Amino acid sequence: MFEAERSLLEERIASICRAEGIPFLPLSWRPLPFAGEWGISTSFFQIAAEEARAGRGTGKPVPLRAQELAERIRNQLRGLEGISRVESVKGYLNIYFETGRYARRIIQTVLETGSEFGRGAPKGERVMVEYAQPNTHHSFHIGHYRNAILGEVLARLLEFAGYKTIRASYPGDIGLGVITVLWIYDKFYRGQEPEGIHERGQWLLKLYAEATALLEPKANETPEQKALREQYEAERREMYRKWDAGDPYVRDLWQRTREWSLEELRDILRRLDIHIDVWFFESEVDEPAKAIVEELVQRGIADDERPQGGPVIVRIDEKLGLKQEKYRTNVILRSDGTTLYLTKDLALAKIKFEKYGVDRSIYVVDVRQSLHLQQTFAILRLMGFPQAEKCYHLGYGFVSLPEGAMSARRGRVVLFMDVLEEAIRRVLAVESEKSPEMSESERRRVAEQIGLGALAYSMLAVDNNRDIVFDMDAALSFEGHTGPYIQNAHVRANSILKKAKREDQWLDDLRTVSFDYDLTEHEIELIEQISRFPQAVEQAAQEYRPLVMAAYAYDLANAFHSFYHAVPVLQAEQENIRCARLALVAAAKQVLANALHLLDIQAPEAM
RNA sequence: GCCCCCGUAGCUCAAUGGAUAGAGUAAUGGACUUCGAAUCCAGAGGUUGCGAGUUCGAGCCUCGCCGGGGGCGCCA
Repeated sequence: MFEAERSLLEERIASICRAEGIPFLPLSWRPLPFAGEWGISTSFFQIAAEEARAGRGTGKPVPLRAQELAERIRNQLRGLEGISRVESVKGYLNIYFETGRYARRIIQTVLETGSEFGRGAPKGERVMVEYAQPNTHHSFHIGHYRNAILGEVLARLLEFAGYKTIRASYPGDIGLGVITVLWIYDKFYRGQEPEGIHERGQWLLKLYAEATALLEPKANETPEQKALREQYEAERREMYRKWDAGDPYVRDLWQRTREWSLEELRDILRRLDIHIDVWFFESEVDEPAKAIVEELVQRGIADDERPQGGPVIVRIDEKLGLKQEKYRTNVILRSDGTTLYLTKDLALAKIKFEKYGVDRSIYVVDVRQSLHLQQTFAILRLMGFPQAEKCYHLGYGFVSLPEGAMSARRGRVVLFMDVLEEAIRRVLAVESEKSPEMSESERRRVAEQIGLGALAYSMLAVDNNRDIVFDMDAALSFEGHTGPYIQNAHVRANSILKKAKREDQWLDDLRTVSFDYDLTEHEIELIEQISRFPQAVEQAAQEYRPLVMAAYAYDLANAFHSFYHAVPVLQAEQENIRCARLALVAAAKQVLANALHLLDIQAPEAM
């Protein structure tokens, strides 16, 4: 927020160094680490170390010399506008802001720019985020949810940081798993169709688990059982063959049941406020994938072993000229002529680059697929796509259950809708005692916002690369380091403002608000947190880490809650202080809302 | 055999190479006649898995161990 001041300061220090014959290195600035005091600091260890290396040192230990330098600089930094004091401590140069002046600037900027506060300058790059890739003919479970919320928040962060952002979903709508469901449906459940979007989607998952049980070899099975199982297996293979050949009956069955899953997916995404721009389907990239195989063979990138009855492969390390194995060798076309996951991803990448003009491509995919994606990117490099350098796999740890990994095959999954229902139930139990005056429909609406807030935050507050063992009580906690904690700060801010508005039109007085009184440390802490928002946005986007924003939002809420308890606003005795604090509360509410929005968490007015 | 991730307070997790490693939670004590207690305040809780190295400075970088998880040519 204060880049201009910072670079001005840095220039002053650079010129002092020049005048004194001290080597100058670019300084790194950080916020003061002291609570309740606002300013920035830098250190002189690097310059002192540089002096020593260059043989121009004083022979003193680096820390001592750094302190000496800090003192010398401090002594010459006089008459800085907007700076209340400068101190040198342990090699650090601490610069304290004149709080009144900066507070006013921050608060006014926030109130004038509103929901735009923190938005980065346009970056001139088009980025596509691919996430929400559940398979059809299954049901959306809590692992899919982590993927969806992570991808969505990343997309929001990138967009807000200034990238042109395209959201892409890539459902797996074909494959052996899908065919398995078609087979059992056609064999035992033909014509049946449960009522309700989610009931239907979840029913397909049940069919899948049931089919898997029928098709799996069992220990000590009788000859009759074995024969039956093999017959089922033959039927399933036949169904896949028919699908591949475009058999109208199978295709129609596929289309219909596929739509059940997609309807459920669309409904869940709608509830999560996720709006996908581009839908890719695995079934649609099958043909382009086959074309790519031929292209790679033609260009000598792939080795064709079909004449020997084998597959088409790419010896990636060899083609890249690597001596150590890294990407290994991969099959891109089965010996029966069908494509694989990797092949389809190549085709999809080509479409992203060529049809959608994507400069930067992010894949939000389970970390277990890391090697496959690295192989994909490597082959894209071999193919000569410059964007391959800007393909990035945002891998995340998978979500498991206390009893072990989730398994669709065994039907051992935690469904997202079940968690959401439980979340709402729990919030309602709290709400009915906290907000008895709220209407029934309003209460239900807010309960969903709070429940989803808790769930989203529990996913986002853990770094991407960590696995999560899903624990219902932890995920749906409403106290402490949680989503509702942040939402509650927003609600409390709103509550003060609502009361204030009845009494006067403080908004009109905004231009005359000033912070020229003695601010409490709680106010300073809150203002400082507010001022950090733009940088948090930038950092989270650059590092592709929603966690950075999640942590920021908590810190901001924490500063607000403390302020709220310690500092009277409406009860402030002096009119000018009351006005300033109201403006501060309004700004805090705005930034809380902005941060929550980036986290795909609703900011309710009451809860 | 090779590669990737993780190891920090009892538990769950933070910490752009920088000042005294921080939160939540559990346990303890305190604050509702007050702008909403889904909150706040206080104390307690640590050999950052082990050992070297680089650096003025390492939880963070490098190497080696130990422990846990994941991946490795016709699954996705």
